[in-house]
Amino acid sequence: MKSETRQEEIIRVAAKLFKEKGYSAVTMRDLAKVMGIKAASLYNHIKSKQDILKTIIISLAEEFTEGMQLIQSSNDNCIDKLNKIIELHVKISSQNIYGMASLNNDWMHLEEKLGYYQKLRSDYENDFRSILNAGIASGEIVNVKPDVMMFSILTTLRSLYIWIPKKDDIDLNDLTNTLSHILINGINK
Amino acid sequence: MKSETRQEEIIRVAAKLFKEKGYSAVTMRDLAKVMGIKAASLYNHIKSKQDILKTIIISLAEEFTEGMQLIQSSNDNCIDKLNKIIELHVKISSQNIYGMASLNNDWMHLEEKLGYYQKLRSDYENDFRSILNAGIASGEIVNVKPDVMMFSILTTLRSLYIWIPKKDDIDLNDLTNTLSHILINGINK
DNA sequence: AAACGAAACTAACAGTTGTTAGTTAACATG
DNA sequence: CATGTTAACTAACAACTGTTAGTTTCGTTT
Repeated sequence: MKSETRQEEIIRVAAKLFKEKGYSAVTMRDLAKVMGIKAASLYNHIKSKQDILKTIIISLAEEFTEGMQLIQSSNDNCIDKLNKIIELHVKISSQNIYGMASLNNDWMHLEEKLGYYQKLRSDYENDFRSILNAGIASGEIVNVKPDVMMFSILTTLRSLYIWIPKKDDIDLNDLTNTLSHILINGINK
Repeated sequence: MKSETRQEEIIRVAAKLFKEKGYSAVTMRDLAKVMGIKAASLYNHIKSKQDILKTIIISLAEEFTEGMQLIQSSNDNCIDKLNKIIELHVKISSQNIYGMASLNNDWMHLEEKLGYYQKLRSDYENDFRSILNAGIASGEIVNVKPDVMMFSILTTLRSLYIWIPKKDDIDLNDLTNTLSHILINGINK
């Protein structure tokens, strides 16, 4: 278990603050105060405020991209792929509660890396869409507006970072299974 | 059709900017520039930046509260109530695309009205939860973790403001029906 | 014509913003 | 012991923040 560098600590604390108030509302002096140092001292470890945000968001986005590539290139059927996507989101979200808030809410402040982020996101959504379309074609899932299906499922998964922390002592396997059931079979008896 | 006051116009434009960049990242000079006037002139029409946010969020939150009260006091069964909730969200969200972004992302900057907003929101969620619990008790819907069910449905509905504008020429009745089908019956064939 | 109100303006404020430069103290390495 | 590195510090910057005060412009009402 190699311990956290000071830089990693700053980024972790920043992500927490970004989640609570949003990127723009967090000042370098806020961040410094929580770290117990002066704002100027932060710059011994990080390049800029921008760069903290970039690090948080891009690393997460790439993690999702890699996970999706693995899933899509497998030989699973549609439902199994969807279950793996749910599992992927539960895993990454539960391990990056704070970072997920920036990914969802502060991506528009990325500046130079904005285009790259947007490409990753649209690639991800295209992969998702093609899984659904394959499922419709094979008769595995119902044929009703894949766009709405994707919006509904993906929105739920993207918001896990809000919901997970509200439940303490949550079992992640349990959550994955429950989500899988609800998202795929609905709530009707 | 009574036309918009200058104050209402400012609030509408502000909501649009808040959606694009978030409340904290929008300056009064940004807002003034879009309005075609100087920042100081805004104060002939509005009290403060804070007050713009408060107006946007509280009026929307109250609209949801009123809608929910009507639904909950009806004699409908659980599924019908859920369908009315879906309809409520589609209606309010489609009519307040920009304001919904503030409601979802900038409520933490409300300051004095924060407590009131949080009360409205938790009342709304409690009503939602009790509808689900009644549905489980009566055997209308499946008995799997109402909290996860609520999270999934409510998250999807709360994010409609992101998704609706991406689709032009969308039929709102159509959307309501499709959402109802997907959220209640799932996607499994 | 005179007075009024609405809505714009200019100028300025006090505080905050991200960031840089230069310095110092503690500690590890030669 | 001397040296170098790390990570903190103080001081300062230029730009930007929300907001106020006081003034001007102009169409409407008396």
